[in-house]
Amino acid sequence: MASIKDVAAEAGVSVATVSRVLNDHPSVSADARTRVLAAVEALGYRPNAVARSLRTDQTRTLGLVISDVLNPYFTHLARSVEEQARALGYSVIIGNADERPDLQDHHVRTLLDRRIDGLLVSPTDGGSPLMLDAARSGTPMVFVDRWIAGVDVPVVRSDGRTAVHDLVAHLHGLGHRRLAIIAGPAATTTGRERVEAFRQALAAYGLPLPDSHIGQGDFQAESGRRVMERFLDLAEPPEAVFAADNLMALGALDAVRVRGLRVPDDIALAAFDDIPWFVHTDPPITAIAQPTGELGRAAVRALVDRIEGRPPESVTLPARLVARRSCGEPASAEPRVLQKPPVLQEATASAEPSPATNRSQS
Amino acid sequence: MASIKDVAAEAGVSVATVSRVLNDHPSVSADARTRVLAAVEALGYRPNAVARSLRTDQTRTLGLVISDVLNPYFTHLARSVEEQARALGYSVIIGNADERPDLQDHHVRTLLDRRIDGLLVSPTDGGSPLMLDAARSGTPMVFVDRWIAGVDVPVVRSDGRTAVHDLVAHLHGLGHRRLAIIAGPAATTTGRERVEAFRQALAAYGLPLPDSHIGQGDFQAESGRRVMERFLDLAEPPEAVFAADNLMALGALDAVRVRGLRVPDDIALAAFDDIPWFVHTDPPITAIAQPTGELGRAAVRALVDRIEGRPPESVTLPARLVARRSCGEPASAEPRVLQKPPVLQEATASAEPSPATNRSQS
DNA sequence: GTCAGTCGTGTAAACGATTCCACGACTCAC
DNA sequence: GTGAGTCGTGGAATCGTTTACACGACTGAC
Repeated sequence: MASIKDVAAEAGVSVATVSRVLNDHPSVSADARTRVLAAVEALGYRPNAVARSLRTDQTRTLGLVISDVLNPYFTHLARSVEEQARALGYSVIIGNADERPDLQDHHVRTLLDRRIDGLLVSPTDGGSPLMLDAARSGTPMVFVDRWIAGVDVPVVRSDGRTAVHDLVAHLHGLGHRRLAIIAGPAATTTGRERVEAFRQALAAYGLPLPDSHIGQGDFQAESGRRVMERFLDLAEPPEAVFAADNLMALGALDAVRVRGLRVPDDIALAAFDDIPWFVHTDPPITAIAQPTGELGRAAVRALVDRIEGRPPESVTLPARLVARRSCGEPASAEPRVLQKPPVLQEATASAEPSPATNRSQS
Repeated sequence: MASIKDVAAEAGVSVATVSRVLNDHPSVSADARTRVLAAVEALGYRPNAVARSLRTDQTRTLGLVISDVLNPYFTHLARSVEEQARALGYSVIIGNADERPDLQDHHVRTLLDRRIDGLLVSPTDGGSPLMLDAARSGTPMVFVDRWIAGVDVPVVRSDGRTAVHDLVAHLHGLGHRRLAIIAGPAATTTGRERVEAFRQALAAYGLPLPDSHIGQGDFQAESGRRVMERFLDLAEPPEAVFAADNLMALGALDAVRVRGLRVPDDIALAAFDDIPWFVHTDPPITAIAQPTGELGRAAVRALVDRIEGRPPESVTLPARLVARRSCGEPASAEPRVLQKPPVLQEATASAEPSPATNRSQS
């Protein structure tokens, strides 16, 4: 593969001049510039990013470590991150932790070894020594969706409290009193927060949340199935179940179906994180929708601000309830979305709140 | 960040010795080794992968350019690719082409600039000059799922012909005679092949496939919706529609629903590519399932073989029909999968054909 | 005609690793 | 005791860039 030396020889100039042309440095004559460009063309030369990175100490690359690629929420997030990064001239390397702290560490280590310019993380746990070290030692870093307390890292996330309250109001309005939750891992902020928000909302209606109605899941489908089975085995099973993410909701739906029961007739179901498929499940599933695309874009903006020396901004955006039929309402049609079902709007992010609003600084 | 020089100074040896310890080269004394290891520990030293790559001319990184990350099929593929690559000591950088040739080229170029060791591609089109150049100039490359004719690059894919034949038999058995297809882009092999297989299978039953019953889609949901609308507007709409991928099936389902019609009562629907959500849609969707995980793993094995100087092997694995209720059968339960619904099995790939079988060399 | 300033260019030193080669200190066979 | 071989080590070149610095050729003011 042709190097800058070959180009220099072909153009009859020094490598310094070639480099200057490539980085369009002003002080190079028009003549030299055209000769270099011709040589570049002739040889099909492409600069070696590895060498360039070594010299300049920057890779123009962002690392993104997410908890689970198979979760459509994170896939969507990853896509918007890549899009925004590309717009700002950065590449993204994705590491999939699969909700496993050891895998998460593996990816963080690999990304750090590659000297990425900054790291976007949605932590799977409370923070390994490695991650804490990275944060404290000044690696540009931003948490997205989930975060770790006690480190000085901006957080871009959505606040589901209001939406969870709306959900409980919705369930209460439909006559459900015995409510249960399939929780995420307590080591994650989203795992804890969603339970907490649910508990507070229930309290506002004078409803209890006994321990038997808090099932411990791990954000994966299999755990949703397991917890739902336990709920159904109870002497007095819950009337409505709230799954803290979409995969556990899917598992829960499996469990209900295997028993030959029906949603919402036998048991109501709702989920955190709305995804296009929820419109088409049997029945369509009531969910809390995050402004996923905007979350990804805001996270990249914050990280790039940090990398380029501007003060990064923490961002919190609101989530909203999308009521469908899985909790029992004789729904007329798809709510809120009048023109087209969400599936197609998700792709263009037009259904999301406007970027300019709902910011809060921290 | 500490460099190898700092470690050498700390340990009181030369950088050469440090390097030897790091790459566990045999000729280094036990004493020197422990001193170096202690210094590495003390300084929290991690080798700079950028510098290492420049020197050794290898990055131990694979590029994966896929057509659309939002498509669960490709997400699953990407995950299995990363898993297998990690097992073989490689990292993976994913580029999402979003079915856009220009974006695909962008990613190929970026990956090449980074001097990845090899490229896994599921081409969005018939092959841009850039991609053809890369293939011909000897970049280790393997096509997965889709391929480009006329270049000497191994292909790892699945053959859906038998499954498509089974599908047509299934539809015919249910009494459907007017069949239609929502095709993928003719520029892709999968786009063409699926139409071709469908046409041949119809011919075997003496059924016609008029042009009005071939809708041109682009593998995205919106196109599925559009084509389905056209089908429904026909004087004599088809009785059954086969979507060439899962996203177009989703769009088609939208279109049917918006008209207030029902699947399968008013129109039957089947899709290429099975995904966990199809079990829970209303109705559950009949689909052709590829051995996605094994495809990803085989592709990585082939690419790494090529990179490390062994002769790479093209692989073709069979796809299979998974009949559900969307074509009209009064299905008793989930077919073939008796213990658990596919959603949980997908994650562990246990439902896939064994890796050892069904190979074909090319 | 001299001198200061500009402009375009080239030389060479980094960046952080790997690896070839040379060399000194041994061991061991004769 | 000498010579050959082994072993551990360090010096230095190298990978492909960027960039500080020096320098020669101009220009233009005095």
